[in-house]
Amino acid sequence: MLTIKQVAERTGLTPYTLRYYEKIGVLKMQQRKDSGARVYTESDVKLIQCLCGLKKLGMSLEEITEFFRDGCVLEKIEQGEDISKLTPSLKRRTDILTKHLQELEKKREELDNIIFLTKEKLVMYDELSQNKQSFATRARIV
Amino acid sequence: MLTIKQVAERTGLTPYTLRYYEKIGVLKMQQRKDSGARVYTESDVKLIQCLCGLKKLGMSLEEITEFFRDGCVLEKIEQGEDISKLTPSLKRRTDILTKHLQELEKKREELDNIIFLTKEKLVMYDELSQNKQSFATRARIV
DNA sequence: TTACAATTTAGAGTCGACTTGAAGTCAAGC
DNA sequence: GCTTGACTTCAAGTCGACTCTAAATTGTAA
Repeated sequence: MLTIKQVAERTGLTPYTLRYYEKIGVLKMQQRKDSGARVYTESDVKLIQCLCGLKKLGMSLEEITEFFRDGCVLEKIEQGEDISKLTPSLKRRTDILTKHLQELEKKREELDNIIFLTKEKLVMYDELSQNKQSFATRARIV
Repeated sequence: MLTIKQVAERTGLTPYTLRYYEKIGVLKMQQRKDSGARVYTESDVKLIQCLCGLKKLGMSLEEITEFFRDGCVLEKIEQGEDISKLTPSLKRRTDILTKHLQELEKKREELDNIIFLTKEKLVMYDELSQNKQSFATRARIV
């Protein structure tokens, strides 16, 4: 049983961020102390660490919310739940990851093109400053 | 001599955006009609089109402001200014582009890594849903 | 002449993902 | 009993890049 500060330290997030994630529905903590203070389990920490992993994959909090809609799958397996029962959850997650992967690969293509265009522009300015001022070059420079 | 609306049409920006760019100092238009309305030249349009090109390269408005600090180089060449006098301007621009290119290539490396990690995660969920639940796999799944 | 379109300005609103501030509650130590 | 520190909530502020609103002014056509 951990406090918000301990979870923040373990995950590299701040308590502010953890509360914010709960507010927008990415995390849904149910347990509270009598005082109202949040109580976290080791499962929660694992889930939050996975969340951080997904963030590093460039997923938005909206995508991540959808990804974790049905909570911590590993916890359910450990509690003896049959994997066949979890198949829909797992399928949804692979679907989200697949879709995200496609977006990433599209982004890479765009980035490759941008890099090509930047190099092209660089060549133009280089040529101009070396006085090789062909019309073709000058026409595209401002 | 063009109006803001005409320039917006030619460049694909909106009049709002053009005024905004002027407000934050990316563009510095000096000419005005007696009524106070902005007046744009063909040179201005070329510069704004180049600005849009730099945006497509992923440059921030801050970087672009610095890039265009000394206005329209082509215009100066057309007005007969010696290229040797423009060398500092051109060098500054190639420097900015080179720095930007380095950032882009770093971004591509990061993206490649993210794609690799996403594929890895995808494999883990796939294996789990196919019931090949090795400990190594389960340990990294939530 | 009056209506309408296009422009101007300052300032506010939008997005996502936090980040912080203010004010209040609660448990532990002196 | 009182202070300190950690927690709570709600609301507001931040960032970059727009996007829009409102109110005023100018230019043009019927």
